Amino acid sequence: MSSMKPDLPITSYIVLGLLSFSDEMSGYDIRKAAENLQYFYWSPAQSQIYAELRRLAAHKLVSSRSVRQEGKPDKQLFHLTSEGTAVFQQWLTHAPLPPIMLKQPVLLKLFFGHMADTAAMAQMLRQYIVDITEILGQLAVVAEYMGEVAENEYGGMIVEWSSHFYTGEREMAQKLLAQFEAQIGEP
Amino acid sequence: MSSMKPDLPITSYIVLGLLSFSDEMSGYDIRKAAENLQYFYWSPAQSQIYAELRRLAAHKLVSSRSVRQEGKPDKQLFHLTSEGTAVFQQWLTHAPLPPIMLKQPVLLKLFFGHMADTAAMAQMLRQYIVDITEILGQLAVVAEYMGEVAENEYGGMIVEWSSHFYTGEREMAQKLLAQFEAQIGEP
DNA sequence: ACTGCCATGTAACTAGTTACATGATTGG
DNA sequence: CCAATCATGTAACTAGTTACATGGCAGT
Repeated sequence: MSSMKPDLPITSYIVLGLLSFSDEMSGYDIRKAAENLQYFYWSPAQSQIYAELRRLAAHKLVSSRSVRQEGKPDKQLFHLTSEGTAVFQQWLTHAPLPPIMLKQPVLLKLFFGHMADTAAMAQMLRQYIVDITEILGQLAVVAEYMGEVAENEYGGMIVEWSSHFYTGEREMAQKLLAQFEAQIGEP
Repeated sequence: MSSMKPDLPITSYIVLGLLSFSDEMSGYDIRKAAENLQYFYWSPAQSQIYAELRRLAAHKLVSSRSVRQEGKPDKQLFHLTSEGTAVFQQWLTHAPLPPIMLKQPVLLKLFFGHMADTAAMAQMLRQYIVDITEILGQLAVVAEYMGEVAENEYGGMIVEWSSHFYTGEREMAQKLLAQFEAQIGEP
């Protein structure tokens, strides 16, 4: 009845969404959970999550209770209100899909490649291959986490899709690197 | 001798880099050129480019001259100073590679898929396939532009790499959609 | 002894956005 | 006549960052 639509940034929905996995979480818990998103969407800074939580509380989309603890600092546990759930589902199923966004620094630098020599570009590609390999390793760990959370129906698919992406990145880098190395070899 | 390192955001380097393709460009020109970056890195807003240009001028990395025009508003043409060129090349070849970043809204929503029904997720995938197909079409146009700029040695590779990425996205979406449709078909 | 985890929060900052304004010209 | 293009710029805003602070506990 009341409640004009708040029109929140995506980060808000991320927090609401993470809260939907269990009915009570601290800001700290949310932050940890958010780290898994970094491979296909990004992970907000800790301070941002607390700010988001304050905003959501102001909009009554989450509520909280304080828990005193011995030894550890007090914690505030948040949970979704029914309005929060409704707003989240509305976004999930009806909000227009924002455009995909990629920030691929290797392609950016390659775009300006006429200002550098091939050796430098080759070196960059080698570094990139190492970085991507590292990420692929981390993704395997995320896959395990996804398995643990029974709630997450699509976890497997998401990790598979992401892995496909990073594998593709590595392949393209390797292919281009081979070309560069051939070029350097015989000048 | 003077000049401590300015430590600029990437957007500054984008502007410097675009300026390296021809020796004089207006803010407007830069903006147009920057649009081609959106497929693999992002394209800053117009106001941001003018702000960037002011900053770079303050650092003496670009200089400008005013040109009066009849009928059209006056323009300011910018060009790289030798210091600007040096700073840019330094960044290009020696700056640490920032991590790749992906904001894939479909995967984000899928992650929270337990809060929606399969039909809604399927609909989202259909929309995504349409969007990606549109982008793939635009990329073909970019390919032509890349061909025109003789300076751009790696243009072909970049478009190929990007196309590979978007094609992969579409394939994954189609694959998952098929799964969903099979599920909906027999409940 | 030290590191890292738990747990929260603030302060200072910057990068970036949207929306608006101007105004003549060209093309359909 | 309308829309788009050229060309610049400002104002108001927001989302987001880094860095710091606190402090006890557990494990190596």
